[in-house]
Amino acid sequence: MAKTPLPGKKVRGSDTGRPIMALLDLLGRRWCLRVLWELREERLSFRALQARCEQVSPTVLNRRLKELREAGLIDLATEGGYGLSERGRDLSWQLMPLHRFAETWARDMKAAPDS
Amino acid sequence: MAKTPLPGKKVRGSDTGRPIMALLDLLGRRWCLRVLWELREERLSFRALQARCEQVSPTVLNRRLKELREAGLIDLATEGGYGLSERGRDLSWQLMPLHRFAETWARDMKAAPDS
DNA sequence: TAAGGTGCTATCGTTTCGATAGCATAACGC
DNA sequence: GCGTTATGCTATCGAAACGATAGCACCTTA
Repeated sequence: MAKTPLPGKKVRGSDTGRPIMALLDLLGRRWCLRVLWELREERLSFRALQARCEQVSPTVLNRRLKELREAGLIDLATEGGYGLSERGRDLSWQLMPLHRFAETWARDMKAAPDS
Repeated sequence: MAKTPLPGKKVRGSDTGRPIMALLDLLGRRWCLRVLWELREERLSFRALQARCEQVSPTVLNRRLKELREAGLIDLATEGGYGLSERGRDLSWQLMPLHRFAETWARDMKAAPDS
């Protein structure tokens, strides 16, 4: 299994250890951004999270959750399941503007599909 | 070949057409975030871009570039190669904080690898 | 003790990615 | 003309990641 990209280590696509590269590798894996998005305002159990992500296969979901835990962005509590850590909440806030962007993007694409 | 995720259409992991879902699908593909990152302050030719991305295979790079063009985030000029469109620059600005986050993330991970 | 919840794993077929080689075109110097 | 160097891009094929399904071990609740 592929190793979790962490700052200071070689990651897929960069062996310099630059933090931004580790982050881009981590976030650029399937379902990763989506998981952070779904956890943005509430803790969710494994199965609830799976349901939110259109029944993503547990294999991949568990892999992403493991990576995100190793990256210190989420944690697993005995009560309430998975949720953002303090660090994860920071990141989540940085991603919030994406929602606004997506909305105007959608409007623009509708108005001018090829521009 | 997989279709480019666009707002208003079914995408991988969501068939509601919600713009944010299309965006998360698009950005969550390998090298996509990295490409936007490398183009953040200058236009780059196909091969220059490839070099910046640790010699990513032209197959995938071209696929990502095609998707990003269809999404209206980048464009290709006869002079200067690939660069961010106005919309792409907007998005790029939204992603800038990631760099700062990555740096503090790196410091935290170094101080407390498991927390 | 049976039912339903939890997190998680094994298997295996499909899709995506990655590495290499190469094509078509154009611009230059000679 | 010719050769060199650049451009964007494609074909092929093996490797890696993903996806769908079934099911396990554990706990709580009825």
